[in-house]
Amino acid sequence: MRKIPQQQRSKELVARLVDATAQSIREQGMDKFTTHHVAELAGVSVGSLYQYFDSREDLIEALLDTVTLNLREGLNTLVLEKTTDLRDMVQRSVHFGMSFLRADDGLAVELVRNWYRLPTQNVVRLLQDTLLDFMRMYLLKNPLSNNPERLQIRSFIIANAIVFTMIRAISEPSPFITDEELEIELVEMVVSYLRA
Amino acid sequence: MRKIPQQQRSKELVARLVDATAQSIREQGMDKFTTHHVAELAGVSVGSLYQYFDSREDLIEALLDTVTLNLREGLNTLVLEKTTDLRDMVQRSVHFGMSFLRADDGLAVELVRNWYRLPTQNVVRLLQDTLLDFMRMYLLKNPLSNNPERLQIRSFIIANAIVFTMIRAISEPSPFITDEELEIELVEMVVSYLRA
DNA sequence: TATTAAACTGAACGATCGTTCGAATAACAA
DNA sequence: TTGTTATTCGAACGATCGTTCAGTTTAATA
Repeated sequence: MRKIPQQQRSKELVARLVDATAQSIREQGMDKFTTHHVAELAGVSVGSLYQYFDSREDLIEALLDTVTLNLREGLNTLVLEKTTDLRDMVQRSVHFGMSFLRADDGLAVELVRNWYRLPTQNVVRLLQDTLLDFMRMYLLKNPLSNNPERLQIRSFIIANAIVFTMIRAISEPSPFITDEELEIELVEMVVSYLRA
Repeated sequence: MRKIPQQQRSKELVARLVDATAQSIREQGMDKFTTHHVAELAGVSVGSLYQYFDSREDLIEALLDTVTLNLREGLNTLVLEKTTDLRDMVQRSVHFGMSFLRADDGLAVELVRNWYRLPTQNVVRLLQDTLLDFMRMYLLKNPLSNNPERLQIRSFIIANAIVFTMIRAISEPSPFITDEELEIELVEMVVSYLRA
């Protein structure tokens, strides 16, 4: 961010610009996301945009920060719902993931689709760390036959398998799976994997 | 393809252009892939390119056709190696997938990363159909407790979980998993899922 | 060899888009 | 009110890139 907004109106403008960024990406996709379009959506000129954001990428980063915040909050409330049943825990997690992807008219879907060309490291790390904590916490109470060294690998696999399979299913033009079915199957896969 | 190459040199040119397309995408990624660059790599002018390809997208489609062909051949030889052991079958499939992604200096990786903005339907369908056949064939000999109706859903989940987890692992800047470890864990996940 | 068709060339066009900057306007302070 | 600072504006710049086309070169044909 190039200049720090001081007056009330400019602070609101910054918020509006981030909102417009979300709206643009949501409705037109990352490829058609332009600074001109964002400025138009926010009802200001491009010049104003560049007063508070260094670049197009800077806008996206700001959006990702808010998304990360959302995700963190969601995960926190998820962690609070403690349970000792593995399947129950997995079920909640999977359902949370699906809800998160479905929220905001699929904004997150478009962001995940473009993971490899966005600064998504923070989001990914947050997700994996939470999952790792989840698994560690559970294993403390219910020692399975799992090799603790493999926890990191397994959380990586599970997180990516879940998220990207959901993304693919959601992106299907003529869906042959309902969200519920998908969730059930994903839970089945994860639970049987962890019990193996 | 706008004009059909008749002389030998123009046929070679078309082949060279597809090769150059692969090279460009491999080395610079989809985002920096330009017609000018492809023409330069092929050692011709942009004008010549447009004699045989209608558009930039047409080039990519041609490349995807060759990739699909490669994949089909690989899958065919894979299917030939018959086995009655589920784990063995899955292990071969997973290993084949990893090899395919690692081949050609990661060309397939870059293509899969961009699945949602490429005409990848053929490739995806081929992959899923093969996997579905695989599973049906196996279930004929070894009736599991699986619900046959769920075969399609499960093959979708397994295919996507495997491919995208591999892509994510390969794309990791500082890999914390070896290819072998990843394959082992993926096999574990799939096998336990199918036996559940 | 002369004629015709195929292949190739590359400068140029037009559209898009990120970014800049000097001028205009609004808020604030003295 | 007057000077100062913050904010906004939007035309314009420059770079990129897909695509075209009139002209040239090369190969096939008669």
